[in-house]
Amino acid sequence: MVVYELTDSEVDAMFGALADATRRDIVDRVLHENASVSRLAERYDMSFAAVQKHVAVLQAAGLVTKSRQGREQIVSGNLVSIHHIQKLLSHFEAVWKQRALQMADVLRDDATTEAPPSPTSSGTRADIPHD
Amino acid sequence: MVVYELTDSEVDAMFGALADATRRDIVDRVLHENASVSRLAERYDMSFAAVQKHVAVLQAAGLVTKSRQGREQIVSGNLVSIHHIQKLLSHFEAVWKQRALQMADVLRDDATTEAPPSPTSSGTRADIPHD
DNA sequence: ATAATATACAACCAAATGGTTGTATATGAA
DNA sequence: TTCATATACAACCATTTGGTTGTATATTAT
Repeated sequence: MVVYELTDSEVDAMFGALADATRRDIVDRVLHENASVSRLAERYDMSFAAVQKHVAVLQAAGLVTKSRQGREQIVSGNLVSIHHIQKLLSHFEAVWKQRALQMADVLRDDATTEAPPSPTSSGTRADIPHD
Repeated sequence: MVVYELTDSEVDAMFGALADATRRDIVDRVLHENASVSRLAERYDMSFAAVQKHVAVLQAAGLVTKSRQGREQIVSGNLVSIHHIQKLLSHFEAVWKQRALQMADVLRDDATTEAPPSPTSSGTRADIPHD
């Protein structure tokens, strides 16, 4: 329901996991369709072990899950965590928009001496995103 | 307009920059109101140089900008890039939702032998997010 | 001119990251 | 049992990262 049950280090892990093109591609792939680790590995110009590590990073971040199926490990995408991050960024956006409104209202932006909250359009504060 | 004018390494930089709690906090702060580097540094339990480095990482990722104002460097948040990332994650979400629809349609998910696109609800494909 | 403030930047260090190769284990097929 | 496949995992290496301290430069105040 609420987004902010994530600890800092959990969020660190999520963003960190997405900070690599190979891993983003893996997420994209397994969101489209599940794939075994070796199937994934075929696609990239690096060792199997390297891909294995990437998957491990994604798994540790909770972005994908693995499940045994015969002698393969099937990797699948985890929407929930992706949704979490997206909401977090929505929060950033909301903050910015809120501020843009304030600037339009007050019509000055002196950096250090910026106006305190003083919501002219009161109650519009977009603090924390819920679902 | 279109989101995908970002190179892989640019996206790497953005996610990488957000993969640190201090830096996320800085972004949050400067989205609320601009602040000089030293003003930011006061808030964190680390050296000025460390905070300076964090700001540099954010700047390199395009998430914040700096502008001289007297003897201070004023840091401010950059919405555009944040919007970019958010859209990128929206794309991931869209892919997932699309797939969820397919699963609901086809009612099987054999991992390797998954059904090819075959959009029963044709034209609903949520490929690339535009603005 | 001198001092204080705000920043820049270099050098250094420990730990994490992204890659490699090599070896071991588990499962399925013959 | 034996062989091939899929994965796990350890050891190693170069580079990056997040922090430190120290020094230099630019701007404002006295």
